[in-house]
Amino acid sequence: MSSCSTPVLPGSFSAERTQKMFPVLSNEAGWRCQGNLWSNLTDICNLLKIPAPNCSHDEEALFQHVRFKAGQRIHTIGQHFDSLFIVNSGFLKTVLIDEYGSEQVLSFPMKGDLLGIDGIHAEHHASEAVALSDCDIIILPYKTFSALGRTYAELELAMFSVMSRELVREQIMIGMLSALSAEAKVARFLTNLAERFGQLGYSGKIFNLRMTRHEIGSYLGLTLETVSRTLSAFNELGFITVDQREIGIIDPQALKTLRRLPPAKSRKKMTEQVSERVSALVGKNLLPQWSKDIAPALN
Amino acid sequence: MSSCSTPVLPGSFSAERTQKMFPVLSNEAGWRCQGNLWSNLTDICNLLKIPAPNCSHDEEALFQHVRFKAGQRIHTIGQHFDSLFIVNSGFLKTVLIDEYGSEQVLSFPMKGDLLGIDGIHAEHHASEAVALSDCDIIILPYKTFSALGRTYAELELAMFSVMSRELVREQIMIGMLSALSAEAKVARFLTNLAERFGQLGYSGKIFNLRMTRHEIGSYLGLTLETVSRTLSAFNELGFITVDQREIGIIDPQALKTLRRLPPAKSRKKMTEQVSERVSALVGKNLLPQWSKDIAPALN
DNA sequence: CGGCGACTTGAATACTATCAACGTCGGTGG
DNA sequence: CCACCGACGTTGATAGTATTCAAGTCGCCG
Repeated sequence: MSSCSTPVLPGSFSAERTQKMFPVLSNEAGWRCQGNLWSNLTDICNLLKIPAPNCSHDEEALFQHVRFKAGQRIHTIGQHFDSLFIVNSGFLKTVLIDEYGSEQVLSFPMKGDLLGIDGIHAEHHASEAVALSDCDIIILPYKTFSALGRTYAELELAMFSVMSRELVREQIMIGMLSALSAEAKVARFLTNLAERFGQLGYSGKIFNLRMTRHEIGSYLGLTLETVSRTLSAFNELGFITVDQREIGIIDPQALKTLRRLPPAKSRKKMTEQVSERVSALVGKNLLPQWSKDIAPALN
Repeated sequence: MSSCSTPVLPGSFSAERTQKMFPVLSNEAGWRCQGNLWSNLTDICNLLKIPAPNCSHDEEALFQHVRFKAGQRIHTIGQHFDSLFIVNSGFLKTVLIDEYGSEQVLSFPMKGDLLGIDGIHAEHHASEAVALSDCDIIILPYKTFSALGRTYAELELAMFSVMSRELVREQIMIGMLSALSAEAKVARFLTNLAERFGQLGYSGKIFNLRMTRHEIGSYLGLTLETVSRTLSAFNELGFITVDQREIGIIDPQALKTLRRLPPAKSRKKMTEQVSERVSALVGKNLLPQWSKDIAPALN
């Protein structure tokens, strides 16, 4: 059958969970709270990397943590919007479901990322957030949070700033989707991921992909086969190592400088002083013939 | 379910107010000051279609109008961020410039749209807004506006709501870019445009494109030739009429239901009971062979 | 072990980009 | 006035990239 159908969740209780989430009032009741972790406003501002308002009454605003197992949904499409979510640990994906039921991956949030902004407008979530690993999520009731925004001016500004940053991120995503070749998309994806891992204190050189090739492809507007082929090509070129989901970044510069087709006639003047790495790649139809002219990183 | 339209405030005077916004000169809500037109907070909320806080001190917050001629830039990339902008009349495009200087069109704002949100985060604009026609733009100094948000809670919430809506719009754009065929992209583009024109009181059946084929292509992730070919194909199919930039929508339903490739094996079972319109299109390689199976609008 | 999902790789096809030629429209200057 | 030009648009031929279809491998779990 078509592999585009929605993935089957491994969680045995996910079905009942989904049902429970649609009723408006069920949120907190539906989530199991293993471990009674709470965060105050300062913790949250640190997580989001925004300046914390110095208020002496941290105790007045406490926000609950909830744990999710891999495969569980933090929120689903159409669910009534009550709260924003901050990722304290773990890895997730957010997806849109089109009219035929196939997934469109929008982002891969991790620690410090804010989820659920899309629900503010219509008071219903427009996308769905799924845990790719076990996750610890902080619940930010929207009413509470916007009230705090009115109390602390910096917080309101910071919230605008975070939303603005998300907007810019998506704009860049749009530019990338419509202007880059498959190789460039995958290269940028790896570069971004490495950078984010690095910022979180993990290794930016060796890391595990938490998502399938299919999810990467959906995110980048490619098929899983194209993603797989491109990773293999980068591997043979010596840019990266690939062992299932473990990626090793060997030549970050090559990944960063790999770009898309120039508009015009660079292909006439292909010189013979071509690095073997490029030749090999071109031979496999994995890069266009004139790549040699625009891949300075390959020398 | 969720109503897509934002709630319109039932102000008793809203009808005449809306009318007065079309003429350049205005009487009650337009304030002449330094030879320019000014608007108060209520005007702005009406333009943005958000509930206006009822404050008796409208005079305290006045926002200046500025006129731009076609081709002028409202803001440029890298420019320091001071203000948001609201389109009072006219048509614009917002673009990103990539590292090689080529444009990526992000949106085509028109009356009632908010510009400049992308500048909040880094305090510099990430994109550039260009007038496609003569425009009347309202300047919203960010400091003033966010201060007002703290005074009027509804305004703060409305601002979050508008930003959330923009985010959702861009998410849907991402889904469209990476999942739809060229024909479906163009069809949706026309449908959306028709809908927006209709909401503004213009005809949704006949309208003028304010942008070039190149700009449409950039917006949709296509080349100008593909856009042109697709418009010609829709024309021959009887979906639309095309006369340079004047588009007439003849079969809105056909445009709405035209979609992308189904994942699986629909092409084996192509029946012979095919409408001639589809056959003609397939013959020109303008629609995939199996279109007949998924284009119910063609009967 | 068997089965399933994820992944890889190959071959053929289909879609869109590219290149090129031509047509149209509006403005400008000889 | 007309010739010319440049920007925009259309259409055709060709090429190239990414998808689709099709095996086959690997690792994991019941």
